[in-house]
Amino acid sequence: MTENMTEHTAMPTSDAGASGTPGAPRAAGRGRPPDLAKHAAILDAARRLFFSGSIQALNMEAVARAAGVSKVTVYSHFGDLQGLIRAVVLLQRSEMTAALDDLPSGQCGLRQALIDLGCALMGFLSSDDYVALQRMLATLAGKETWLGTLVYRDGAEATRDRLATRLAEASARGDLRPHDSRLAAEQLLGIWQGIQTTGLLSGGCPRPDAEHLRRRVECGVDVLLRAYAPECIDPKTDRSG
Amino acid sequence: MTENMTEHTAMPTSDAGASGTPGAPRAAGRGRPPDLAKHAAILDAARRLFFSGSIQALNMEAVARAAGVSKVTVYSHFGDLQGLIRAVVLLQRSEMTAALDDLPSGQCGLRQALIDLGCALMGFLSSDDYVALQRMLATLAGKETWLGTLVYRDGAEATRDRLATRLAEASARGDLRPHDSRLAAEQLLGIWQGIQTTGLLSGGCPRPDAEHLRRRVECGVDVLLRAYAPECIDPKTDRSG
DNA sequence: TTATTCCTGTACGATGGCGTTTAGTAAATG
DNA sequence: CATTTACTAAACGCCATCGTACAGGAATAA
Repeated sequence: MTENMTEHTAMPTSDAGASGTPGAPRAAGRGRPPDLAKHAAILDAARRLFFSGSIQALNMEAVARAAGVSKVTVYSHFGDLQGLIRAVVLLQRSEMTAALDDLPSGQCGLRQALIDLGCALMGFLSSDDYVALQRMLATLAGKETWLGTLVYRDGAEATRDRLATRLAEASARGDLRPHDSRLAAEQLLGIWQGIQTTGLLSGGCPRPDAEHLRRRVECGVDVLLRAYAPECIDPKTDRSG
Repeated sequence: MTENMTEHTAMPTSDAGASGTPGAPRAAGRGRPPDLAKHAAILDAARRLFFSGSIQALNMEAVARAAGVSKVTVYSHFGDLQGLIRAVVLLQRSEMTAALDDLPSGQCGLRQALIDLGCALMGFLSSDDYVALQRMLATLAGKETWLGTLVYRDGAEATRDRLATRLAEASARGDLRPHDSRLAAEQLLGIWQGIQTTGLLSGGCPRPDAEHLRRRVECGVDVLLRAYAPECIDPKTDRSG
C-alpha cells in the first residue's frame, strides 16, 4: 500500500499544494493514469449530497453511489471522510472567492456602486450554497478550525477589506469624511446583513426575495453615506465633550 | 411557558407524559415520585457535554454517565435523543431570553443608553454559550426547523423590536429624525455585529476582548446617531432626486 | 508482452450509537 | 402488608458507517 496519503490528521500548511483542485491524485507515472473526471464526479456528488441534506448525508457509500464510482476509488482519491469533507469545503471556498471577485465595481457614482455591490453580495450571502457552507463550517468548528479560518479570511475579511479600499478612495476624493475605512466597511456589511444571516443560518427566517434585498441594501447605503458624509455639524446633538 | 407548537410536524405524541416540558416529568401520586434533581442533572450534563465539544458529544450514554444516572432514566425522562436535544435547546433559549430581558435600559441619555445596551448585548453574543447554541441550531437546521424559528423569534427578532421601540421613543422625543425604527434597529444590530458573528460561528476569529467590543459598540452608536440625527442637510451630497 | 497503476464489486471486520429488555432495588401510597 | 411507580445495572439486538481486503478487469508506459 502507498503510505503517502496515510497522514491527514492535521493540516499545518494553509494552502501550499492545493491551489487548483484540492486533493488531486498523483501525476502521470508508469501505469494507468488516474481518471480526473471521476475525481470531479466524486467532488460534485459529495457537494450535491451535502446541499440536499445535512452533513449527515455526506457519507462514503452514498457519495460513491451518487458519483457512479466504487467506494475504494473515493478512498484512494480523498484518503478518508475528513479528506473528502475538506475537499468539498475548499472547492466551495474557491467558488465563493470567485463569486466575490466578480462583484460589480461600477463607475457610476459612489452610491450606485455601493448599491450594486451590496445587492450582488447580499444575493450571494442569501444563496443556499453559502448558507449550506456556513452550516458546514459551524458544524465542523471545533474539529477542523483551520477550515473555518480559511473561509473566513478569504470570504468575510477579504470582502471587508475590498470594500474598505473602495471607501478609502471615496474618502480621498472627498466624497466621504476621513474615517477608519475598515471599520466603516465592516459596519456597512453589518448593516446590509442585519439579523438576516443569523436567521437564515438557524432556519429561523425564509430566503428574502430580490426586492426585499434591494430595499435593504439601498437603505443601508444611505445610512452609511449620511453618517460618513463629508461635513455635517448638527447643532442639537452635540456630544464633543 | 405554554406556546402553540401546532404546526411542528416532528413533535412526538406518545411521550406527552415523559418529556413535555423540562420541568415536570410527572407529578401524579401513587408510586415513587420522580426525582427532579436527576432531571435537572441530566439536562445540565447534556448541556455541558455539548458545550465542551460538538453535538457529537451529546449521546445518551455519555449524558447518562456524566449525570450519574442510568441510561434508562434518561430515556424515561426525555423519550429519545431528539427529545433530549430539544430540551437542551429550549433550556438554553429560556436562559437566553432571560439574559436579553436583563439588558440595561439606562436613563442617562440616548447615546449612553444605546452604548450600555450594545455592550451587554455584544458581550452576550460573543459568549461561548450563545455561539454554541447557534452552532447547534445551524447543525439542526433542516431537521428541526421549528427550534431555529423559536430561538430566532425570541432572540434576534425580539431584541430588534425592543431596540426599535427605544429608537421610536427617541424619534418621538425629537432626538432622532422620523424613520423606520425596526429597520434602524436591525441596522444598529448589524453595525454592532459586523462580520464578527460569522467569524465566531465558523471559528474563523477569536473571541474579542471587552475593550474591543466597547470601541465597536461606541463607533456603531455614533454612526447610527449621525445617520438618523434630527436634521442635517449636506450641501454636497445632494441626492434627493 | 509485461509491469504497473487505476478502478470495480463484493464481502468483511470493527466501531459506535440507539433504543429495549430483564431482573432487581428503592421509595412512595393504600 | 401489597401495590405502584422510579431507578439501576448489565446485557442485547439492531443498524449505520467507516475503513480494509481480496480477486479480478482495464488502461497505459516500457
